[in-house]
Amino acid sequence: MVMQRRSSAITIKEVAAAAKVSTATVSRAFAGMDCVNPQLRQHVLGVASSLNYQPNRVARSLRSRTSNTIGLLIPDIDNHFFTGAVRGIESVLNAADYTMLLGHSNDDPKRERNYLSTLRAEGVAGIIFCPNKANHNYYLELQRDGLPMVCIAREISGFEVDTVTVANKQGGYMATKHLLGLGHNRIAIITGPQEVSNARERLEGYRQALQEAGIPEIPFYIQQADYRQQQAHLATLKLLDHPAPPTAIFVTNEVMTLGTLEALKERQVKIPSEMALVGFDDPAWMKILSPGITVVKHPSNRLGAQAAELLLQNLKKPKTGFRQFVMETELIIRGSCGVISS
Amino acid sequence: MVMQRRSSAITIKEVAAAAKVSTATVSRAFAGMDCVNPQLRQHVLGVASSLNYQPNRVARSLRSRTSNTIGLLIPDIDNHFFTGAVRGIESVLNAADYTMLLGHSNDDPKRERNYLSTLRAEGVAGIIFCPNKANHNYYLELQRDGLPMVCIAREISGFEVDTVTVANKQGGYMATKHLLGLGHNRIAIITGPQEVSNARERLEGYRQALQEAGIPEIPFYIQQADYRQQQAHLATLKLLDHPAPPTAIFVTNEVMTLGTLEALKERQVKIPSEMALVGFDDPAWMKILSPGITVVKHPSNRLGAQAAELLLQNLKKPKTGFRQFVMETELIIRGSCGVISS
DNA sequence: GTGAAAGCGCTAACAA
DNA sequence: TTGTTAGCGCTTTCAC
Repeated sequence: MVMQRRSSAITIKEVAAAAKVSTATVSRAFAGMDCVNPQLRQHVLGVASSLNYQPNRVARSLRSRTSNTIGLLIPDIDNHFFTGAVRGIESVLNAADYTMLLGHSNDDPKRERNYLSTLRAEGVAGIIFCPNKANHNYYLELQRDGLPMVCIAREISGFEVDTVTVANKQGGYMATKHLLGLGHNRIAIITGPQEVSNARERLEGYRQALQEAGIPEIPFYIQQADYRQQQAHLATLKLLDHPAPPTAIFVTNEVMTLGTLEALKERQVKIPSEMALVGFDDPAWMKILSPGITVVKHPSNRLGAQAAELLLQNLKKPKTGFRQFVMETELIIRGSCGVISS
Repeated sequence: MVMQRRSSAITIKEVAAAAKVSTATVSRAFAGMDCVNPQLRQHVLGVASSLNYQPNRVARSLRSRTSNTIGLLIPDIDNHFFTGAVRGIESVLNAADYTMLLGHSNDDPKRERNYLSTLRAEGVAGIIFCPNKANHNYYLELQRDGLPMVCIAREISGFEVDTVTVANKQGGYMATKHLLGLGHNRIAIITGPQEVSNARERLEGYRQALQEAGIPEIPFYIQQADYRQQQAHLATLKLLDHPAPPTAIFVTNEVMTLGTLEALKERQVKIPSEMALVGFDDPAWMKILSPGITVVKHPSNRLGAQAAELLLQNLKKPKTGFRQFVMETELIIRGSCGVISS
């Protein structure tokens, strides 16, 4: 394979020569070390900028065994929640002069592992990712190696790491409580995969609300799905076909809400008169439907920013213990449950 | 700033020692060079894998002046079109053992330039991006430096580079023609920023369709916007407030369609009876509205894949001239123009 | 406060 | 076919 070779950029050597100092001094000037004479520093920086010099990050990374790149791994780039998190992460990282290396795994453990190993080989300073139970052991290995990491959105038991999640249980609770408050007592839920912590927690919230209201759980109303559109579509159809269909459905993520809406439309079920609906997550399209969809909103941006900040802190000082942040959720009431006709 | 130092991973030296060969042989075995004895290669690879060796990409990149990372810069990560392209790019890149470094610029030239310069300092093998007129000179500089690149979605005049775009004019033409065919003759368009080629082309398609139909252009019906939600919202309101409002609106991207729908909902304008609508780009939510939105669909996935393939080719052989690919668009007819009641 | 020199892990001449 | 050796551009001891 013939590789193209780029015309070489300006190096530290040339800057040193032009400024009549050693490369060490140039390096120090750029690192902002205070052991270098302020005047000299100005001079060096001036020469460097006039030469259009930009330190080679690859060389720096090799020598110093650190880099300004962090790895980011998300399960789904088409999920508003994750792109929101990416934005939050990126804004913090950018401000700190870090770059991110982004991959998405489609929640496929093999792909994820692959990516993780590549990221490590790339010498990233740390990683932010959404853990998958199947790779638990690999995470531990990376952790033992001292790779700084922060997990977002999910947690897996037995893996002690800095984590930023969402108040999922609270969200599930609020959604269900809201429906109960409107008089619904046949409330179904379409859950995510139960090996994922946030899916379990959202379900827990639902259960707690029902229990507090003294409403017995109907197993059939708890439809297990996988956070994807198609299974939610199917689950909705099943619910509709039941002899005693629910009067309300709580769909536990954005993409599945699409599937449920699709099924409802297909069967011409009116919202909210024939079916009330609460979603989870709040992409822009939720409010332009008629009626707008009532949702549990979680601050993906802030979650991402928080995760990035945690990671940056981890890069600076050796870790002691691990921290867990939980972002609050919020119920955005629109017309899909019959309160407001919008 | 105290940087954390990772416990060093296995290096080529240790593999060489364990396999009782030189580092060069290990390197060659990994590079798949056929000058190495097949048996020896097997042996080396075996030892390496038993040691859990993974070549350090940073060192490789520094030494060989090439890398397996490519940079990707998009204007908006919340735009379905770009995330689709990212997926397409990533799948091709992954298969070729490349990683991508993703940034998004918010279409801010300064941020874009910043990113570009970081990517270069990171030693990426090439870049895929969506060019912005304001950075024209910088692109030329990068090109002169020999950095392989491919542009997607837009083109800027005077910048000769491999490009993959969409048949925007055709799309605009089809959309307008479709509306004309249904008897509409007061058709408005909400355009993107005219300094962006695809926005100009979509408008051209609209114009051509009107012209062919012998319908004179009404300047007020051509609302200039910026591809963002808010301006589309405003533009829609303006159109509605006009003494002779249009009977149909062609909104030229996904995000603006959201803005238009929002405005229409706010004013309680019925689709399609009081206003017909055609959008551009086809995220999942377009079809779950009632009625579903008729759109011009463009294959963002394939566009991305094509771009990635072009780039990979550029990495292999020195370039001669430049190539331009144009992906076909397709009209997806739903109920928003009054043909099908869905 | 500054410079000289070693070396990060790898690849690529050049030798053998 | 394989090994030896130099060096990619930078940071970082260790001298001065």
